[in-house]
Amino acid sequence: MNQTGRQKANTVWIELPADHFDLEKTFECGQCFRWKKIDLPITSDPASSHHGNPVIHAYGGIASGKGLVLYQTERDILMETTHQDFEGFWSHYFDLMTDYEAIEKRLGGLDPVMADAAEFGRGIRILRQDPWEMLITFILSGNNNIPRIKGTIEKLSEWYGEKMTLHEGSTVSPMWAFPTPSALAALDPEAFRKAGAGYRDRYLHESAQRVASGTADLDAWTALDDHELRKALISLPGVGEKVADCIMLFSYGRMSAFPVDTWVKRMMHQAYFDHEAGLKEIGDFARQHFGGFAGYAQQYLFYWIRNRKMEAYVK
DNA sequence: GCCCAGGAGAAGG
DNA sequence: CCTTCTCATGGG
Repeated sequence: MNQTGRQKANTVWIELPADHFDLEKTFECGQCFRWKKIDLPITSDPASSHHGNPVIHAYGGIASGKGLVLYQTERDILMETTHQDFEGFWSHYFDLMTDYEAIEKRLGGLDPVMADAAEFGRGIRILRQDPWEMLITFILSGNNNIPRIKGTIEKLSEWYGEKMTLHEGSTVSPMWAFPTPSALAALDPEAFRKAGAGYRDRYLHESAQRVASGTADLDAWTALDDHELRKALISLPGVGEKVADCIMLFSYGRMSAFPVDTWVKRMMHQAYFDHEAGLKEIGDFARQHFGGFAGYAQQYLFYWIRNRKMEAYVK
């Protein structure tokens, strides 16, 4: 790895093939809300001249208190981090051990709709995010829209999270880490409402208190099987079937989870049903049809219906 | 003004 | 088990 003069101590450039890792798709497919696109060109960006390939786009963000900037060229993903953080954290966070080509093949063999969706969404990776952050984020998501969810999360982070400088001299600096459980547990419901949480204020307040007090031990819940984990999550105020599925998929890596929201319901109905199917029927069908790959399938379908320019998909 | 947004919870069948 | 109603808030 090249060591340039302005590099921080102990950091290295990590270079990964981009054929199944697309930053824009991964960060904009609805599983996360806090990674931010950095406007190019970044004048002091060593990645631009480092490998000779122009940077297409760059993202910055914070996960579990660790800041990172990633760059995408036509062929590669680049990131500047320590070897220890890459091996011990980011590799797991970006699900780098999983063979997405095999997943695309497996899902694509099931039916032509999924074959198209998986090809269209090629490059999406399912992140393994902090369960606490996902809990708060998806409690907020109920009967809400994505721009407003982002706005509320951003306010909570700015007001109650730790300020961090990600990247000297870039437009992404500064950013704020997601607030800790104890920071949010100290708030009155009214504080959540000021951030735009609306009637979900008491759900956030009570769930934060349960996590901060240890009544709900999100880390220990990794030992539970899928059924027990879902039950534990649903015991928290503001968490129902759909939100529990999101937390299981986006932080606990439970790939049999299949969150059914209004968008996925619409997509599933167009592609797989000839009658008006309820949430439960759609979910049951999807988990049976996609099996252990249901979570990946859900993200391909969600990305498809949110980003593909066409009125409807006809069987 | 109406309708919708990555729904959950409560009430009443 | 099911269905229906309400919840706060901003944008189209």
